[in-house]
Formats: sequence, C-alpha cells, structure tokens
Amino acid sequence: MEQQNHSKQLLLQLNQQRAKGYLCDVIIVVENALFRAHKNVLAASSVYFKSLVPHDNLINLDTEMVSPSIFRQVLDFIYTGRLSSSDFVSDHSISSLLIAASYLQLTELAALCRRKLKHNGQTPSSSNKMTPSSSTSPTPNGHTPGPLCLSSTPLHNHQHHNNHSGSKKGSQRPGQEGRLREDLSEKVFISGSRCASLSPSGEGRSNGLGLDLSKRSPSESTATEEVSPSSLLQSSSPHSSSLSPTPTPPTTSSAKPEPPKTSTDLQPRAPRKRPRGDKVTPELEDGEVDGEENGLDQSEGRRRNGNTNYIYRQPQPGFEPGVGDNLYVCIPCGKGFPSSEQLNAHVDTHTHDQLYLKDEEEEEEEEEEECGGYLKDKDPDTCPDDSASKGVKPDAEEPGHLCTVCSKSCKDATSLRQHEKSHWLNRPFPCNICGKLFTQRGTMTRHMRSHLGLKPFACEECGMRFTRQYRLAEHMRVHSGEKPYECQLCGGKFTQQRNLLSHMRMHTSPS
DNA sequence: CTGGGGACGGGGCCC
DNA sequence: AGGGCCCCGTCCCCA
Repeated sequence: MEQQNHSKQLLLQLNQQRAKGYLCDVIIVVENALFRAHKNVLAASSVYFKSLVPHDNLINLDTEMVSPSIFRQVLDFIYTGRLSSSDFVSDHSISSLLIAASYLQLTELAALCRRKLKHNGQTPSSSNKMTPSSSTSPTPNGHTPGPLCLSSTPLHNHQHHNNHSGSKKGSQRPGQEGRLREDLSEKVFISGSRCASLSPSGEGRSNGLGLDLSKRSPSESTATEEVSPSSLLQSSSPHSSSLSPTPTPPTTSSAKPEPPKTSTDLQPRAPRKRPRGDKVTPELEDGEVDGEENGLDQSEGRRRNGNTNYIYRQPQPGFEPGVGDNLYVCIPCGKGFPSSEQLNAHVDTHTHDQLYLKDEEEEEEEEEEECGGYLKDKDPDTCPDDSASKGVKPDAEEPGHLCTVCSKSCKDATSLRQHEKSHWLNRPFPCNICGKLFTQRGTMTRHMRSHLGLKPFACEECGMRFTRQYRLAEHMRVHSGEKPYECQLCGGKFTQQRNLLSHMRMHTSPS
C-alpha cells in the first residue's frame, strides 16, 4: 500500500511552512537578502548544506557564486523540484543557476541546468516547467562539474568551515580570519518597511520568500549607514572563527565546535537554563537561529527617538520581526505580514508624515550644525555632569576643545564632537532588526552582532563564544583562576572587576 | 527565603 | 571603526 502523492503533499506543506517562516530553523544570507528555510530540507537536498546546517543556524553564501535572485530560484527548486519558465529567460540565467547549483552541490539542479543549456544550444525551450524527471537524460548523480562548474567547490569549503575556531586540531590556517571578514562583507539588512516589496529593481526586490535587506525606509537610509557584517566581524580574534581560507568559500556567522553546542552547554559551571529567557524568540527556540541572547528587546526597541525623526512603535503583541508567520516586517510600525503583497499594501497606508517627523537629511544637517543645541533634554545617564564622578577633569587640557555642556576638555575637535554627541538625546543609529536606537554607530553594530548570532571570539578551553574580545579575556580568567581584583577592605579576590565593584557596594552600602 | 559570589550580556563612552 | 573599559542588570548557585 502506498499513499498517493505523499511526497508531493509533504513537500507542498514544507514549502507553505517556509513561506510563513513556520518552524524555519536556519537563515541563509545572500548578499543583502535573508532566506529562511528548514535544515532538514536543505540537508536532504544538498551535501553542502548537509555539512553545514548541523552546526550553523546562519549561513552566509558567497555572492560571487549565487545572487539573491538566483538563490530564490534555487530555494524554490529545493522545495518544489521545479523551476518556472521565468527562471530560464536566458542562457545567462541558466548559467548562473548552474554556478549556484554546483556551488551548493545541488546535483539534480546542476544536471538540469546543464541539460537545459545543452538543449538551448539546439532548440529553444518552450516548456513552462522543468523538472528533473522531465529531462531527457537523467543523471541522478550528476555531480560531475559541467562546463561552468567551479573549482572552488562547497565540499572543499565546508571542510574548512567546520573546523571550529576553538578546536586545537583541524586545518585552521592563517588568513581564515580575513576570509571570515570577506565572506560576511556583503551587506546584510533586516528588512526595512519598503524593502520587501517596493524596490523597483529585480535584484533589490524582495524575492518572494527571502527578505531583501537592502532597501530601507527613507529615515533609515540616512539615519544609518548600511550595516555590513564585515563591520561586525572586524574584531575577529586569532582564535576566533576558523572559517574557510579558500578564496570564495561560503561562511556562516559562527563556527561552532563539534559537536555543536549552545553557549549554555559550554558553560564551565552549571548552565543557565535560559538566560534572558524573556527575550528568546519562541519561533527560534528549536533552531536557536539567533542564539540565546538574540531575542528582540521590543520594549526598548520601539520607542520614540527623543527629539527627532524616527518613530518606533510598540509592535503587535507576540510579533517578532522577521520570524514566525509574519515574514515581512514594516519596520516603522513593527507590524508583520505573511506576504510581500500585504506588506506593500500596508506600507502604502503610511504617510510620510506619519512615519517621520522630519526628513533625514535635515536631521543629519542639524546634527552637524546644532551640536550642543539640544542639551536641555540631555540624558542623565550620559550627561557628563557626572564628569567628576567619572574622573574627568574639566579644563584639564587644551582650553580650545571644551565641551559646552560639561566643560570637559577634549584633545581635539574630533574627540570633542564625539563627546558632545553623548549629550544628545538624539540617537541617530537605529538597529535595523529591532529598531533600538543608539548614540554611536559602533554600539549599534555591536548590538547587531547579537541579533545575527555572531560571536567571533571563542574560548579555546571550553569553546564558549563571545561577541567581544574583552569578554573572552575576562572569561579566560575563569579557566586560569586568576583573580586580579582584590578588595582592599576584606582581601576578597575576584576574577571580574565588576564583581569587585558589586562587592564593594556591599561594604559601603548601609546595612 | 535571602544575601553574597560567580559569570555573563548589553549599552555608554572614551581612546 | 574598532578596542577597551566602565557601569548596570541579570541569572544562577550556594551557604
């Protein structure tokens, strides 16, 4: 007995789930687009993906090998076994598909493309659909590189990739760190409100099931620079990710030790069950796509930006940008939609004035011209009225670079300008994922790391990974037993300065 | 239950 | 832009 169309129905369900982001447990980054998918499906379709998905929830593909539009077709093929005729508008498109298929070791798709190319050399295709079974000369193991097959095969790549940075064995090589940076150098954005559906160009356009991240709302476009993963990875340590050293390898956000472990599993002590549990994205719990700390702090994220131009509203309850059923996210209002069409319709309901109190360019100009002009609303947390408490000595240096607010002396105009920004209530750097606003670009990009699950700094002892090198150095004292911070009152020693400070408060606080 | 300690994440800020 | 440091907060364990 056999259920008719069982496999077909199963695949149909999976594809529908993919469209909704349901149970998707892996994100594939292709240039400026994100695609969510199911690890099992990818692993069943591609040797390459099979080697990667057990260890990585975020996979970055080499854009020299595959573009977002091509990968959309690839993903469609994986989930349907078909390529629409629109995917074969030219031999060039087929060639691009073949390159991608070879790169991703999608043998059936590669064979299909080769046959199609060969076929086009004789008679133009007029079929609407192409399936592997429709081919005239099936080659189930069509792994032999075709004319466009590339020397840099994914198999070669992932072998390096899977060597965890913390692993002392393996084939970690010089230059891997640099490779990591290159691989993630493609721009990555989480969808802005208009990006998913309004881009006029094909490449930048939302590609169906992927999130095009390149286009953002007008306010974002000037309030922030494009966030490049390379910038998020610039600080890779020598013992960080040992990603592929090959010239064009795909990479992932994090190279985890084998077997794959969560950070909590790697805790030298009893693992914390669910740190920041309230921030875990429910839909990601299975796959932990973003890592445990990568939940979206919506309460902080959707707040109005001080005195300026960028408004974030509280998102719909239960909605997490970019996950769950609402794949398409309107960043300005936080609403999610299951389709680009619905998002498109929604975006049109926003008027420019609703979203932005004033134009971004004006805001930028005002940043330049009115430094120090919005000091009445200065943030008490950042206001260096506390300069004394922080040991800042006003007028200590050159009198020519004094802060007009706190009289802090800066060594040069650049430092003064940066310092004066700390007085601004304005936070011109919003996170493209959660909308949280930051005063400095570097802080925002560091924050983005947590969303992307990028932890370049790995402990060689336990494999635990960190987003900051400083944290790793701090953590290493756990293994070394070094306790450099000593309480001058009771002689207690601590591995972390902050714990010493906490301890000191115990001494000083009235009891 | 509570307080102290260990460990860690995030943001601000300066260099 | 990135590194380093500080501070705040949190979670967990344990006495």
